[in-house]
Amino acid sequence: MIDEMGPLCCGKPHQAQRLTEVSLLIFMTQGISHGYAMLEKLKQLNLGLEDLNTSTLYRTLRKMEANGHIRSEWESGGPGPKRRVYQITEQGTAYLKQWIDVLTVRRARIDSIIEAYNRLLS
Amino acid sequence: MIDEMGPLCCGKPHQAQRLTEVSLLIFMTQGISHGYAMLEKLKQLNLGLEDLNTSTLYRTLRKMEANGHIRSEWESGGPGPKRRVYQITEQGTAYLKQWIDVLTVRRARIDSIIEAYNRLLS
DNA sequence: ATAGACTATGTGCAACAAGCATATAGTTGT
DNA sequence: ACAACTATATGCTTGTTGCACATAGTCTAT
Repeated sequence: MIDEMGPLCCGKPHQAQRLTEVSLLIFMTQGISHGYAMLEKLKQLNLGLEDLNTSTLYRTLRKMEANGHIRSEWESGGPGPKRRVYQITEQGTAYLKQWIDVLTVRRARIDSIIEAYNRLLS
Repeated sequence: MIDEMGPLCCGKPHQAQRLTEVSLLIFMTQGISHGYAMLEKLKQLNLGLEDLNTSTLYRTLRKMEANGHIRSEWESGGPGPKRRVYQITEQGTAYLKQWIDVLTVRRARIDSIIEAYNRLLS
């Protein structure tokens, strides 16, 4: 029962914490990149995206662009298949800042739950 | 933009972190109680369940029982409408312990994201 | 040349938690 | 009788995520 708990009834882990989105925003502040490269590099960082699947990655990227948080262009030339290269927007930078505040609240909430557990049991 | 960010596109906040379930398990280690009472008391604790709605509460309770983590009985007698009183099971106690481990991992993950943000920006 | 591996992006489907609205019904106070 | 309160529950919808699959260009070894 490693990493994440299964759902209430059956099947596979379900997270829906949107950490992929935040991690990608942080990643993109480091410069322009494309999906496949992110997939590879994110496996090395310890942001919990070691086993991020391609569906989630590409779908999240497309939605982020639809919301104006990132911008993309098809890379002209270069080796291999065409790449859609992404870049964070000003709007995206502001959005990321808000997300960090949300995560701070979320962490505090987890803290108080763990604390309550240790107070009452353990 | 207080508490939680809205979804990527539109509509209302979406969390799906299952903190309700864990909080309820912790709550139930303190003794037998029924749904409505939990709703009232959880508003006072600072576990982030201040505005937990009834649908989520009762549905979660029923699912938790279906999974054997809690057990219920209809309370005989007493004032007001009948109450379904809940009690945590042994299985539920073990499950809660596992959940705390999950939350510890989750917190560490949030930590490393916030840390990465501060390292690269801020 | 061609088969297979690798690079690269994407869609269809299903699972599932959570919110809003609504349903139901007993009890208490005026 | 009527409203307010206590108490539990379901229907519908939204939105994230995972798994499987689709598509297509490029590179390498035989």
